[in-house]
Amino acid sequence: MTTKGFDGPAAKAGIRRVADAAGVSVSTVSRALNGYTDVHPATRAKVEAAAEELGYRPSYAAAMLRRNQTDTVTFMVSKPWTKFVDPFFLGILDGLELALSAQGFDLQVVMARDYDAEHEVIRRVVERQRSDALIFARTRPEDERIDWLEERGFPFVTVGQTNRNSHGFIDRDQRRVGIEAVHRLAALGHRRIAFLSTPYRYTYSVHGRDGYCQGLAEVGLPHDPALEIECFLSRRTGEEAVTQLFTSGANPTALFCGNDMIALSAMEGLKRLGLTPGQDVALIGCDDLPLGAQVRPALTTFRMDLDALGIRLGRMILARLGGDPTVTQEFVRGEMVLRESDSPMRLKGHS
Amino acid sequence: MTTKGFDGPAAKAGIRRVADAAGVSVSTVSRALNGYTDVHPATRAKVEAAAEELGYRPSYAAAMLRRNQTDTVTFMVSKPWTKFVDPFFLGILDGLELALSAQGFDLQVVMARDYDAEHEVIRRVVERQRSDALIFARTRPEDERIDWLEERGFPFVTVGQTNRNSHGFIDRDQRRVGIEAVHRLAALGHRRIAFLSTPYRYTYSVHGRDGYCQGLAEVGLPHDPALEIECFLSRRTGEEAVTQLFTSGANPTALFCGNDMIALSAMEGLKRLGLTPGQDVALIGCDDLPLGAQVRPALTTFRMDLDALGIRLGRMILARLGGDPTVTQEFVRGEMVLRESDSPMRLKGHS
DNA sequence: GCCCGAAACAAAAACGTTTTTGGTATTTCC
DNA sequence: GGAAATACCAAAAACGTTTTTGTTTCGGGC
Repeated sequence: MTTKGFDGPAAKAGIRRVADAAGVSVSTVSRALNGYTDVHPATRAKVEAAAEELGYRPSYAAAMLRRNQTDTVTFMVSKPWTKFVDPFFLGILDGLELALSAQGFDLQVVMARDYDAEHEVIRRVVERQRSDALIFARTRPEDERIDWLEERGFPFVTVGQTNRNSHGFIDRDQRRVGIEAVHRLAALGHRRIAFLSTPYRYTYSVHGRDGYCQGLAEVGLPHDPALEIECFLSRRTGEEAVTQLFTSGANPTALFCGNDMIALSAMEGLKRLGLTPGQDVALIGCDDLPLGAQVRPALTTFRMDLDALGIRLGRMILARLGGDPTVTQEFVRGEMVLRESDSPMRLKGHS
Repeated sequence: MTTKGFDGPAAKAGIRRVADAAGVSVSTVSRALNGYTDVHPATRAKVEAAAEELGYRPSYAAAMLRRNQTDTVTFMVSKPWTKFVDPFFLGILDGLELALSAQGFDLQVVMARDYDAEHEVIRRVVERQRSDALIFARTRPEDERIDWLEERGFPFVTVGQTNRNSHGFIDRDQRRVGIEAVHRLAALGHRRIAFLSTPYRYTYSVHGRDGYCQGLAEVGLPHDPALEIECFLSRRTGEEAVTQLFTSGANPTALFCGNDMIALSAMEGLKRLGLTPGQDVALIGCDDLPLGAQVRPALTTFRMDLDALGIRLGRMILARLGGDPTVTQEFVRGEMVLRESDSPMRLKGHS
């Protein structure tokens, strides 16, 4: 073994060899292959033939060094629960990869344990210039990562908003989700609608809460703080919330949960309290985990087209990299999928 | 904007600037920072101070070009079902990223629609030298991708085996899973145990089948081909299989399913036929989807520590890249998690 | 005092592209 | 017919490291 890295079988052909084979200069090969105009069609054909013949593939590293561009976009996946990746990211990844690879870009995935680690990883990626752009989610109202990136003008797009919103993003319209959920439950006769929120440190959570409050106001219900619980992302978070709600005497008849994980866990909690979810207490979740469709009662929830979200995300970042200076800010609407858990209010006094 | 790529704020410092600041030569900076021995401790300290001061980060591209190494490992995630990534890969990704980043390696993720596309993508990655090594799953007994990679000596590790097994891999012991599943069901009194397999084009499927057959033999049951169905990976695949089993008169009393997706879908099918899963028909799945724990009856299945698998995978590929020529072949054992769906044989004649 | 080896560093050659600059035919325009 | 523009291409400079090769200094053995 002569070098440390990987050497192909027959010392792969460089641009030099192609140039020799085609009988032109190195620069001409480069321009021919990169689609420049000032190269004679006949010459271009000759070059292409030679390149094909030799199985020439331009060295990624060399091009990267010279052009100062990596043709790579980095996607950061957050790990809210240890040892568990949110399916949310999966769906996005899929569409994203599709959009990027169509334009010859590669997708790099990085992960981090927590918020601080994320910041650290981002710093590494940017400073070592391993990537042209960055995409990340789980934004916060005051997000240091964004400050840091904007400060040095590094291209990025987020999934989710911040307070300033000075950057390009694509976000779910969580406010609308909150509004619709409340309207739905109110229409079914519920008057004590609890909100089991995802952590408020994330922007979308507070949007959800805004929607919840606005919905209550619109249907003429008071906002009872005792009905609002911030759930942190553990497996049993919904269970704990439900227990608290019913032992404190808040006694809701319906729950709007910030995500399906919370909702499913809340179902367990209800059962443990001797209540039948979808019977004694109505539930609406959010995110449409596959799990929710299987469970009894099947969970009414909001679905987002994550694949499309990923694709739009890819397009956005590519536009940004293409030099388009406009900061686009898009929203993806969650569509309510009605199943069984959102039941009408039962006509009797509370137990 | 002067260049096309990303330029830091104050034209980030190169090794040149560091050298000037430290009052030494460029090569000394390189050797000092890369931990070579022939540099005076005092000099090293000076260099490190200067580098720190200037916030120097070596250019990834330049190092890559010179060393002919990318410090990147590529993981290929397969998409067996369109628009749906197997959670199996998620778990692996997590551990893999951990192991790689600990050694300063980056993880690149690529995807492909189908087998042919995978081959194409692999070719691209290798030929453009964007990665030092490759990891992929869903191996087949005769796997062209492996032939291709071995032919050019490119480092790779697979999740799953082939017929030749000339390469390093890490695989689930699916044969044992099959054996244990059959033993369990037989011990519960079942004598007509069906096997709803994942597609046989994948090696692990045929191992599962081997285990199934061996298990049957060990408990003294005949192998009835009518009880064996190859399920392809669609959403309703288990449903169709179950329907076929019961309309053809094969009438099993227990189902061993190649994965949980099939098992869950089979549950639906049973219900549709008026049978109660876990009551009239016992079920055992494989993979421990989170869904399986929630559904009623809760699915008995096999769990693998995917996180650990990912970590071991990372270690393996790093050893390979470190020059260790031994091809390691490891197995990860699936541990049966007993829940509700594996019920005893009911003591009555078949309906 | 002289030679030799080791230690510490510097100079320069790579790595394989892209891009800039320049040069020579050929055409176009008056 | 001459100047200017155009079309095509080659030479060479850059990109920022790592690695190879050289050079200097110093100490020790004789």
